[in-house]
Amino acid sequence: MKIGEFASQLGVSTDTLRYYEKHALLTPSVRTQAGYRDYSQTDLKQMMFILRAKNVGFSLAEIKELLQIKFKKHQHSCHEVKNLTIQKRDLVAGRIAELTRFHQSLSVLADKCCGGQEPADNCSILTTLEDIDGLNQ
Amino acid sequence: MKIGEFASQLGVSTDTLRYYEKHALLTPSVRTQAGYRDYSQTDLKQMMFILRAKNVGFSLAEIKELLQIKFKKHQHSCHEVKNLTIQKRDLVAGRIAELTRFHQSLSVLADKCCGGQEPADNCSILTTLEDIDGLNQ
DNA sequence: CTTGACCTTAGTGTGTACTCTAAGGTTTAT
DNA sequence: ATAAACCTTAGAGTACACACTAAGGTCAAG
Ligand SMILES: [Zn+2]
Ligand SMILES: [Zn+2]
Ligand SMILES: [Zn+2]
Ligand SMILES: [Zn+2]
Repeated sequence: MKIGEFASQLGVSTDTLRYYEKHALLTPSVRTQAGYRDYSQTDLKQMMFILRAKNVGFSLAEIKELLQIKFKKHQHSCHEVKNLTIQKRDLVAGRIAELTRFHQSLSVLADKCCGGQEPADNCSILTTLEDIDGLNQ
Repeated sequence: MKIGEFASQLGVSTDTLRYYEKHALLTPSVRTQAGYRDYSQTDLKQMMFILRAKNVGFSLAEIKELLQIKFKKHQHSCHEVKNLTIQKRDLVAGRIAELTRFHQSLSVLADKCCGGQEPADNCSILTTLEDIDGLNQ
Protein backbone atom coordinates (compact mmCIF):
# COMPACT_ATOMS: atom_id res chain seq x y z
CA MET A 1 0.00 0.00 0.00
CA LYS A 2 1.38 3.41 -0.91
CA ILE A 3 1.59 6.15 1.65
CA GLY A 4 -1.45 8.08 0.43
CA GLU A 5 -3.86 5.18 0.75
CA PHE A 6 -2.31 4.05 4.02
CA ALA A 7 -2.63 7.54 5.47
CA SER A 8 -6.25 7.98 4.51
CA GLN A 9 -7.16 4.54 5.87
CA LEU A 10 -5.75 5.57 9.22
CA GLY A 11 -6.99 9.12 9.17
CA VAL A 12 -3.56 10.70 9.41
CA SER A 13 -1.53 12.77 6.97
CA THR A 14 1.34 11.55 4.84
CA ASP A 15 3.45 14.13 6.63
CA THR A 16 2.68 12.42 9.90
CA LEU A 17 3.75 9.04 8.53
CA ARG A 18 7.04 10.44 7.23
CA TYR A 19 7.52 12.14 10.58
CA TYR A 20 6.98 8.87 12.42
CA GLU A 21 9.44 7.16 10.14
CA LYS A 22 12.03 9.86 10.74
CA HIS A 23 11.56 9.36 14.46
CA ALA A 24 11.76 5.59 14.21
CA LEU A 25 8.19 4.85 15.24
CA LEU A 26 7.16 3.16 12.03
CA THR A 27 9.39 2.26 9.10
CA PRO A 28 7.57 0.55 6.25
CA SER A 29 9.10 -2.81 5.48
CA VAL A 30 9.51 -2.34 1.73
CA ARG A 31 10.16 0.26 -0.94
CA THR A 32 8.99 -0.08 -4.53
CA GLN A 33 11.40 0.17 -7.45
CA ALA A 34 10.55 3.85 -7.70
CA GLY A 35 11.51 4.39 -4.06
CA TYR A 36 7.90 4.71 -2.89
CA ARG A 37 7.05 3.50 0.60
CA ASP A 38 5.09 0.23 0.57
CA TYR A 39 3.14 -0.37 3.78
CA SER A 40 2.16 -3.89 4.85
CA GLN A 41 -0.47 -5.38 7.15
CA THR A 42 2.17 -5.52 9.87
CA ASP A 43 2.78 -1.83 9.42
CA LEU A 44 -0.95 -1.27 9.74
CA LYS A 45 -1.03 -3.13 13.03
CA GLN A 46 1.92 -1.20 14.35
CA MET A 47 0.39 2.09 13.35
CA MET A 48 -2.80 1.15 15.15
CA PHE A 49 -0.76 0.33 18.24
CA ILE A 50 0.78 3.79 18.00
CA LEU A 51 -2.57 5.50 17.58
CA ARG A 52 -4.09 3.62 20.51
CA ALA A 53 -1.14 4.53 22.69
CA LYS A 54 -1.58 8.14 21.66
CA ASN A 55 -5.25 7.89 22.53
CA VAL A 56 -4.47 6.96 26.11
CA GLY A 57 -2.10 9.89 26.43
CA PHE A 58 1.37 8.51 25.76
CA SER A 59 3.78 10.88 24.02
CA LEU A 60 5.63 9.77 20.92
CA ALA A 61 8.82 9.36 22.95
CA GLU A 62 6.99 7.08 25.38
CA ILE A 63 5.41 5.17 22.53
CA LYS A 64 8.86 4.60 21.11
CA GLU A 65 9.85 3.01 24.42
CA LEU A 66 6.75 0.84 24.39
CA LEU A 67 7.51 -0.28 20.84
CA GLN A 68 11.04 -1.24 21.77
CA ILE A 69 9.66 -3.37 24.56
CA LYS A 70 7.03 -4.85 22.25
CA PHE A 71 9.67 -5.82 19.69
CA LYS A 72 11.68 -7.74 22.25
CA LYS A 73 9.14 -8.72 24.82
CA HIS A 74 11.23 -11.45 26.37
CA GLN A 75 14.00 -8.97 27.11
CA HIS A 76 11.68 -6.80 29.17
CA SER A 77 9.46 -7.33 32.16
CA CYS A 78 5.88 -6.56 33.05
CA HIS A 79 7.35 -4.39 35.75
CA GLU A 80 8.94 -2.14 33.18
CA VAL A 81 5.75 -1.74 31.19
CA LYS A 82 3.63 -1.12 34.24
CA ASN A 83 6.14 1.44 35.47
CA LEU A 84 5.90 3.42 32.25
CA THR A 85 2.14 3.34 32.50
CA ILE A 86 2.02 4.38 36.13
CA GLN A 87 4.57 7.13 35.67
CA LYS A 88 2.48 8.51 32.86
CA ARG A 89 -0.69 8.21 34.89
CA ASP A 90 0.87 10.11 37.77
CA LEU A 91 2.20 12.79 35.50
CA VAL A 92 -1.26 13.19 34.03
CA ALA A 93 -2.72 13.33 37.53
CA GLY A 94 -0.33 16.14 38.42
CA ARG A 95 -1.31 18.11 35.38
CA ILE A 96 -4.98 17.59 36.18
CA ALA A 97 -4.40 18.88 39.69
CA GLU A 98 -2.71 22.01 38.37
CA LEU A 99 -5.45 22.66 35.86
CA THR A 100 -8.07 22.07 38.51
CA ARG A 101 -6.51 24.80 40.64
CA PHE A 102 -6.58 27.07 37.59
CA HIS A 103 -10.20 26.19 37.00
CA GLN A 104 -11.10 26.92 40.59
CA SER A 105 -9.35 30.29 40.57
CA LEU A 106 -10.91 31.26 37.26
CA SER A 107 -14.37 30.32 38.55
CA VAL A 108 -13.88 32.45 41.64
CA LEU A 109 -12.79 35.35 39.47
CA ALA A 110 -15.64 34.95 37.02
CA ASP A 111 -18.22 34.80 39.78
CA LYS A 112 -17.00 38.07 41.21
CA CYS A 113 -17.57 40.01 37.98
CA CYS A 114 -20.99 41.30 36.95
CA GLY A 115 -20.15 40.87 33.27
CA GLY A 116 -22.21 43.93 32.35
CA GLN A 117 -21.68 46.44 29.57
CA GLU A 118 -20.47 49.17 31.90
CA PRO A 119 -16.82 50.24 31.83
CA ALA A 120 -14.34 47.98 33.56
CA ASP A 121 -13.14 50.68 35.96
CA ASN A 122 -14.27 48.74 38.99
CA CYS A 123 -14.13 45.24 37.54
CA SER A 124 -13.51 42.80 40.36
CA ILE A 125 -11.47 40.51 38.17
CA LEU A 126 -8.96 43.23 37.47
CA THR A 127 -8.88 44.55 41.02
CA THR A 128 -8.40 41.06 42.39
CA LEU A 129 -5.42 40.52 40.12
CA GLU A 130 -4.07 43.93 41.08
CA ASP A 131 -4.44 43.62 44.81
CA ILE A 132 -2.89 41.23 47.23
CA ASP A 133 -3.90 37.66 46.58
CA GLY A 134 -7.46 36.75 47.29
CA LEU A 135 -6.85 33.58 45.35
CA ASN A 136 -3.79 31.66 46.36
CA GLN A 137 -2.43 30.20 49.48
CA MET B 1 16.01 49.26 40.76
CA LYS B 2 18.26 47.43 38.34
CA ILE B 3 17.11 44.27 36.64
CA GLY B 4 19.09 41.89 38.86
CA GLU B 5 17.60 43.08 42.12
CA PHE B 6 14.12 43.40 40.59
CA ALA B 7 14.32 39.86 39.28
CA SER B 8 15.43 38.33 42.56
CA GLN B 9 12.73 40.21 44.49
CA LEU B 10 10.13 38.66 42.23
CA GLY B 11 11.73 35.26 41.98
CA VAL B 12 12.12 35.33 38.21
CA SER B 13 15.19 35.45 35.99
CA THR B 14 16.53 38.53 34.26
CA ASP B 15 16.02 36.64 31.02
CA THR B 16 12.35 36.40 31.80
CA LEU B 17 12.11 40.13 32.40
CA ARG B 18 13.83 40.91 29.12
CA TYR B 19 11.54 38.40 27.43
CA TYR B 20 8.48 40.11 28.89
CA GLU B 21 9.76 43.45 27.71
CA LYS B 22 10.33 42.12 24.22
CA HIS B 23 6.75 40.86 24.21
CA ALA B 24 5.35 44.12 25.55
CA LEU B 25 4.17 42.80 28.88
CA LEU B 26 6.37 45.01 31.03
CA THR B 27 8.60 47.84 29.83
CA PRO B 28 10.48 49.58 32.63
CA SER B 29 9.74 53.28 32.65
CA VAL B 30 13.32 54.54 32.74
CA ARG B 31 16.84 53.72 31.59
CA THR B 32 19.96 54.89 33.41
CA GLN B 33 22.71 56.82 31.63
CA ALA B 34 24.52 53.54 31.07
CA GLY B 35 21.44 52.14 29.33
CA TYR B 36 20.53 49.89 32.26
CA ARG B 37 16.87 49.17 32.92
CA ASP B 38 15.52 51.01 35.96
CA TYR B 39 12.39 49.41 37.41
CA SER B 40 9.93 51.44 39.51
CA GLN B 41 7.25 50.62 42.09
CA THR B 42 4.69 50.81 39.29
CA ASP B 43 6.67 48.23 37.36
CA LEU B 44 6.67 46.06 40.46
CA LYS B 45 2.89 46.24 40.72
CA GLN B 46 2.49 45.42 37.08
CA MET B 47 4.82 42.46 37.35
CA MET B 48 2.85 41.17 40.30
CA PHE B 49 -0.33 41.50 38.25
CA ILE B 50 1.33 39.43 35.54
CA LEU B 51 2.50 36.76 37.96
CA ARG B 52 -0.91 36.50 39.59
CA ALA B 53 -2.56 36.18 36.21
CA LYS B 54 -0.08 33.44 35.33
CA ASN B 55 -0.90 31.73 38.60
CA VAL B 56 -4.56 31.41 37.68
CA GLY B 57 -3.66 29.92 34.32
CA PHE B 58 -3.71 32.81 31.85
CA SER B 59 -1.17 32.59 29.03
CA LEU B 60 1.14 35.49 28.30
CA ALA B 61 -0.95 36.41 25.25
CA GLU B 62 -4.05 36.54 27.40
CA ILE B 63 -2.26 38.53 30.06
CA LYS B 64 -1.30 41.02 27.40
CA GLU B 65 -4.97 41.44 26.58
CA LEU B 66 -5.81 41.89 30.24
CA LEU B 67 -3.11 44.51 30.59
CA GLN B 68 -4.41 46.45 27.63
CA ILE B 69 -7.82 46.50 29.26
CA LYS B 70 -6.30 47.45 32.60
CA PHE B 71 -4.46 50.41 31.04
CA LYS B 72 -7.65 51.83 29.54
CA LYS B 73 -10.34 50.50 31.80
CA HIS B 74 -12.95 53.03 30.74
CA GLN B 75 -12.62 51.90 27.13
CA HIS B 76 -13.51 48.32 28.03
CA SER B 77 -16.42 46.62 29.75
CA CYS B 78 -16.81 44.12 32.54
CA HIS B 79 -18.37 41.93 29.88
CA GLU B 80 -15.11 41.79 27.99
CA VAL B 81 -13.06 40.87 31.05
CA LYS B 82 -15.52 38.26 32.21
CA ASN B 83 -15.58 36.77 28.73
CA LEU B 84 -11.84 36.32 28.70
CA THR B 85 -12.03 34.67 32.08
CA ILE B 86 -14.86 32.34 31.18
CA GLN B 87 -13.32 31.39 27.86
CA LYS B 88 -10.15 30.48 29.67
CA ARG B 89 -12.04 28.56 32.32
CA ASP B 90 -13.88 26.55 29.66
CA LEU B 91 -10.69 25.83 27.77
CA VAL B 92 -9.12 24.61 30.98
CA ALA B 93 -12.19 22.49 31.66
CA GLY B 94 -11.85 20.90 28.24
CA ARG B 95 -8.23 20.06 28.83
CA ILE B 96 -9.09 18.61 32.23
CA ALA B 97 -11.71 16.40 30.61
CA GLU B 98 -9.22 15.13 28.06
CA LEU B 99 -6.60 14.41 30.69
CA THR B 100 -9.18 12.71 32.85
CA ARG B 101 -9.95 10.32 30.00
CA PHE B 102 -6.23 9.65 29.68
CA HIS B 103 -6.00 9.05 33.39
CA GLN B 104 -8.89 6.65 33.32
CA SER B 105 -7.46 4.66 30.41
CA LEU B 106 -4.03 4.53 32.00
CA SER B 107 -5.51 3.30 35.27
CA VAL B 108 -7.39 0.56 33.49
CA LEU B 109 -4.22 -0.48 31.71
CA ALA B 110 -2.10 -0.40 34.85
CA ASP B 111 -4.62 -2.46 36.79
CA LYS B 112 -4.52 -5.19 34.17
CA CYS B 113 -0.78 -5.70 34.46
CA CYS B 114 0.77 -7.79 37.19
CA GLY B 115 3.90 -5.63 37.23
CA GLY B 116 6.09 -8.61 38.04
CA GLN B 117 9.65 -9.36 37.04
CA GLU B 118 8.70 -11.99 34.49
CA PRO B 119 9.15 -11.27 30.76
CA ALA B 120 6.56 -9.05 29.12
CA ASP B 121 5.54 -11.68 26.58
CA ASN B 122 1.98 -11.79 27.85
CA CYS B 123 1.79 -8.31 29.35
CA SER B 124 -1.82 -7.18 29.29
CA ILE B 125 -0.86 -3.58 28.71
CA LEU B 126 0.87 -4.47 25.48
CA THR B 127 -1.77 -6.89 24.30
CA THR B 128 -4.50 -4.38 25.01
CA LEU B 129 -2.76 -1.79 22.91
CA GLU B 130 -2.18 -4.37 20.18
CA ASP B 131 -5.67 -5.74 20.02
CA ILE B 132 -8.90 -4.09 19.16
CA ASP B 133 -9.81 -1.36 21.57
CA GLY B 134 -10.77 -2.38 25.01
CA LEU B 135 -10.41 1.24 26.04
CA ASN B 136 -12.18 3.71 23.85
CA GLN B 137 -15.68 4.27 22.68
C1' DC C 1 2.82 12.11 -25.00
C1' DT C 2 1.32 15.00 -21.91
C1' DT C 3 -1.45 16.15 -17.89
C1' DG C 4 -2.38 15.59 -13.23
C1' DA C 5 -2.09 13.01 -9.25
C1' DC C 6 0.98 10.92 -6.72
C1' DC C 7 5.58 10.17 -4.73
C1' DT C 8 10.64 11.63 -3.04
C1' DT C 9 14.01 14.59 -0.09
C1' DA C 10 15.66 18.16 2.90
C1' DG C 11 14.59 21.87 5.23
C1' DT C 12 11.72 25.56 7.37
C1' DG C 13 7.74 27.26 10.16
C1' DT C 14 4.25 26.92 14.11
C1' DG C 15 3.18 28.03 19.27
C1' DT C 16 4.67 28.51 24.22
C1' DA C 17 7.71 30.39 27.53
C1' DC C 18 11.52 30.80 28.26
C1' DT C 19 17.01 29.70 28.52
C1' DC C 20 21.46 30.15 26.87
C1' DT C 21 25.29 32.10 24.14
C1' DA C 22 28.54 35.37 22.28
C1' DA C 23 30.66 39.59 22.30
C1' DG C 24 30.98 43.42 24.51
C1' DG C 25 30.19 47.82 27.89
C1' DT C 26 29.70 49.54 33.14
C1' DT C 27 30.20 49.71 38.05
C1' DT C 28 32.19 48.68 42.45
C1' DA C 29 35.69 47.17 45.41
C1' DT C 30 40.39 46.34 46.41
C1' DA D 1 44.32 49.58 37.75
C1' DT D 2 42.24 45.53 37.50
C1' DA D 3 39.11 41.92 38.64
C1' DA D 4 34.48 40.53 39.75
C1' DA D 5 30.01 41.23 39.15
C1' DC D 6 26.85 43.33 36.83
C1' DC D 7 24.62 45.13 32.56
C1' DT D 8 23.61 45.41 27.10
C1' DT D 9 22.09 43.31 22.38
C1' DA D 10 20.77 39.96 18.88
C1' DG D 11 20.12 35.60 17.97
C1' DA D 12 20.00 30.57 18.60
C1' DG D 13 18.33 26.50 21.19
C1' DT D 14 14.71 23.72 23.89
C1' DA D 15 10.42 20.50 23.77
C1' DC D 16 6.37 18.63 21.15
C1' DA D 17 4.00 17.03 17.09
C1' DC D 18 3.45 17.96 13.35
C1' DA D 19 2.34 21.22 8.72
C1' DC D 20 4.18 23.28 4.85
C1' DT D 21 7.47 24.35 1.08
C1' DA D 22 10.46 23.80 -2.94
C1' DA D 23 12.39 21.20 -6.45
C1' DG D 24 12.07 17.32 -8.60
C1' DG D 25 10.93 12.08 -10.06
C1' DT D 26 6.95 8.46 -11.27
C1' DC D 27 2.72 6.54 -12.83
C1' DA D 28 -2.02 5.88 -14.98
C1' DA D 29 -5.40 7.82 -18.04
C1' DG D 30 -6.76 10.05 -22.20
ZN1 LIG E 1 -18.94 44.85 36.55
ZN1 LIG F 1 -15.99 42.90 36.04
ZN1 LIG G 1 2.64 -9.67 34.02
ZN1 LIG H 1 2.19 -6.60 32.23
